[in-house]
Amino acid sequence: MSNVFQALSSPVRRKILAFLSEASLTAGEIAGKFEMSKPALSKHLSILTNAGLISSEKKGQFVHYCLVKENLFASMNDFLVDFCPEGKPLKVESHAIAKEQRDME
Amino acid sequence: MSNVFQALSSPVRRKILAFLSEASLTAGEIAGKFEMSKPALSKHLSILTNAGLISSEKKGQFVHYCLVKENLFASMNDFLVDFCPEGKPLKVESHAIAKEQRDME
DNA sequence: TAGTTAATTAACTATTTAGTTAAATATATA
DNA sequence: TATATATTTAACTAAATAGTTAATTAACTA
Repeated sequence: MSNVFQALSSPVRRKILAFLSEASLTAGEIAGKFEMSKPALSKHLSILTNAGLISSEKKGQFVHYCLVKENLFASMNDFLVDFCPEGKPLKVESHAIAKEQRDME
Repeated sequence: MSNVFQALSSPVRRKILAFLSEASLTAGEIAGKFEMSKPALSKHLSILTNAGLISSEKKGQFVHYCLVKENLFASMNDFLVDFCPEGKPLKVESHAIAKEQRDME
């Protein structure tokens, strides 16, 4: 859990996740989207991997990275659930989480 | 947004939020729950305040802090929504975010 | 085999973060 | 008024973070 929020605290890493939510990419392709060295990106990728938010597969000389969406959602859920009072579960749709929550008060 | 995840990246600060989700507390009461100096706690409180996750009100010599639950949920929602494909909105209940998301794949 | 490309690891540096103690501020009370 | 209490701010230090370049590893290709 701590790993996950630590991983999400970086704008660069959140941007990596956003890219991967659209398509799987190789390490080099990801690095190409940032103005930063490949080793720096590689470190970000390893932090996201340790948090369980992405996974990788080596194909030849390339390493393909993809988002592990279920872990992202499971982590956020595990965290948010503690803020939902008993008998008043989250019951939301799409963009509406915040609004519904506001209406609960 | 970056403020929020930065704020949430600390276990101490997440614990503060958890305490405040049960009841509003003064700065001193919060500090009493941690083995850490009051100035250290004060800094954590100001980080959470800047992120919009808590608010405070001075009553006499005490400062009462409370959770701003709607901002917590709104922030999480704004983030997660980008990972929900169009036409496949989040539609979840209570502990089920992760599971529902898994079933979508 | 030699050379090239993709990616990671190692070694290092600058900056940020998280804590400390001491000082300051503001309110309450004897 | 003087003193005590609650909280924050200031000044500082140790540790963690995020980046750099150079070196290494692994796989492809001429």
